Amino acid sequence: MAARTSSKTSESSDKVSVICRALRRAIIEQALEPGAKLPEDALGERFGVSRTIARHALGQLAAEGLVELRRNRIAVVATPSWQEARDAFDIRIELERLVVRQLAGKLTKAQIAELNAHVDAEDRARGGTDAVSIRLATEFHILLAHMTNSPILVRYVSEVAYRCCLTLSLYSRPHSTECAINEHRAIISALAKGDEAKVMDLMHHHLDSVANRALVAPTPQRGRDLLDILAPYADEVTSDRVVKLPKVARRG
Amino acid sequence: MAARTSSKTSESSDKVSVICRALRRAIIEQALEPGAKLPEDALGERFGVSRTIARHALGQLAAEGLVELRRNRIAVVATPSWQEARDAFDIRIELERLVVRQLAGKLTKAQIAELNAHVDAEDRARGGTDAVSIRLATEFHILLAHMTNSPILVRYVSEVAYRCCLTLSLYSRPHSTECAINEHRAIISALAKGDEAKVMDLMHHHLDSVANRALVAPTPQRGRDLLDILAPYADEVTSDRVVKLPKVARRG
DNA sequence: TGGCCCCAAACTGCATGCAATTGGAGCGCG
DNA sequence: CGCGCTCCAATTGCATGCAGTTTGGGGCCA
Repeated sequence: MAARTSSKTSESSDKVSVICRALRRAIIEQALEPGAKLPEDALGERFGVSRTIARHALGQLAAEGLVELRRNRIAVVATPSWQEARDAFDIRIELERLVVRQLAGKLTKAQIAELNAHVDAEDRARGGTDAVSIRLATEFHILLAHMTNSPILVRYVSEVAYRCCLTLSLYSRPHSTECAINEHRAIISALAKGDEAKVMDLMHHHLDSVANRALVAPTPQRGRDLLDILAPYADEVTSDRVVKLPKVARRG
Repeated sequence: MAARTSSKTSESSDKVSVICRALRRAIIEQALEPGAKLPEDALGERFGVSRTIARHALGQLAAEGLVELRRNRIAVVATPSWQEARDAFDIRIELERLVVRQLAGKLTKAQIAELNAHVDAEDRARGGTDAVSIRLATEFHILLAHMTNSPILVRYVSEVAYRCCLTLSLYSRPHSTECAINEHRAIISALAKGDEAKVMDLMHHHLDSVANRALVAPTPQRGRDLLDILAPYADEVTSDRVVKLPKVARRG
């Protein structure tokens, strides 16, 4: 039996959704770097909508973890800590193992062709920018998730994959995408053969190696932000106005 | 080393967040059944805020999958299909295995005490309503997730657990909570002993049995809603105004 | 009785306006 | 030169208003 067919989980065409999609893409392509400010008016003006709508969109993206929203402060693109990045990859591994487990041996010829076509596109994009390569690689995984036709799984895989994308811009060394592409091909092939155990293993190691290539070393003090380092100490403080830091290394 | 300590992932105290929490709780306690209407004005009036805020809250809950939002229509509490319910449980199993894997052997005495205290509370609540038992059982799992101190994991486990709660009100037979409580105790004990493999297995079977007790039979036609049954047929129709059904069994 | 149409009420989609909060530039002082 | 203070522009939090869409019920006709 083929993996379940069709569905219309596509985001509706609200103005809100349009802005969300645009911002999501800008973020994962690193046009908007972590920490970048996202003022409501500016967004509204840029997209030709009112602040209300921009605000709502930011709320949605915050729910996805791509944007950080602090009361009375300008929204910024999320800056996950190194630990959060690692956690995201751990979760992603489990979710995507689930994806390929459900898919193994159940793909139609058309679906396999679609996957191959996508990887071909990744191949052709090797000359282009890193950002595009990363986006395409991510979309491969999301495409897989879609084929399970489980809306929930699609949502979670997408979200966590986007978050991982985000961390790449923070902690990644310039990386070679070639092996990733080969690993994608291997996964397709194992899926087609229906070798469930093998494909789960392939996916596991694929993501693990991406994570290891990307998240260079725990480097205890390499946290981008002084505030992160001090966070655990601040926990002890009961006052609401925690500690007045001298102004250093303000991002933005 | 103890599982990572503390964090402040608690939702901020916006009016929006307040409404979200209230609705979430009402939904998982089944005060609001799946399909229940949630008009913006009514919510706004009830909580003493404007429609704008109520609307924003609904947006957040929709992002969590607890509410269904269709353009120009009244928001309703989500009505997951049987398949979606099953998918949610599958995801939940993987996520919670991850939780206990991270926690095995790393809990402080205080944390173990906290877990035991919670299960004691579950025990005491056995006399009360089903809704409360279900909520407490769910909160046990979320408490575990919190102890990983991974905000992402907390978010996903919470969300998926709430979704599972939601499905219980749809497909569950009146169930005995006793075995679940015992299973919770067994999990705590295995966590304390640090038996990683065992606790992962316990969690797996615990959730699997909850799912099997809850999701009674695929019962092909027992779907609550005629529209769900007809959905695959509607896929063939190209017209936008799909099929004009005679008015039957309108929920609401 | 049963089906169809039309219209008013109900409701959502979105923009705008006002009050409250923030942060950072400018200024004075040690 | 650095530190702290004040004050104002920038920005958010939220309510309200208007226009467009959906709902559902009464009346009309068969």
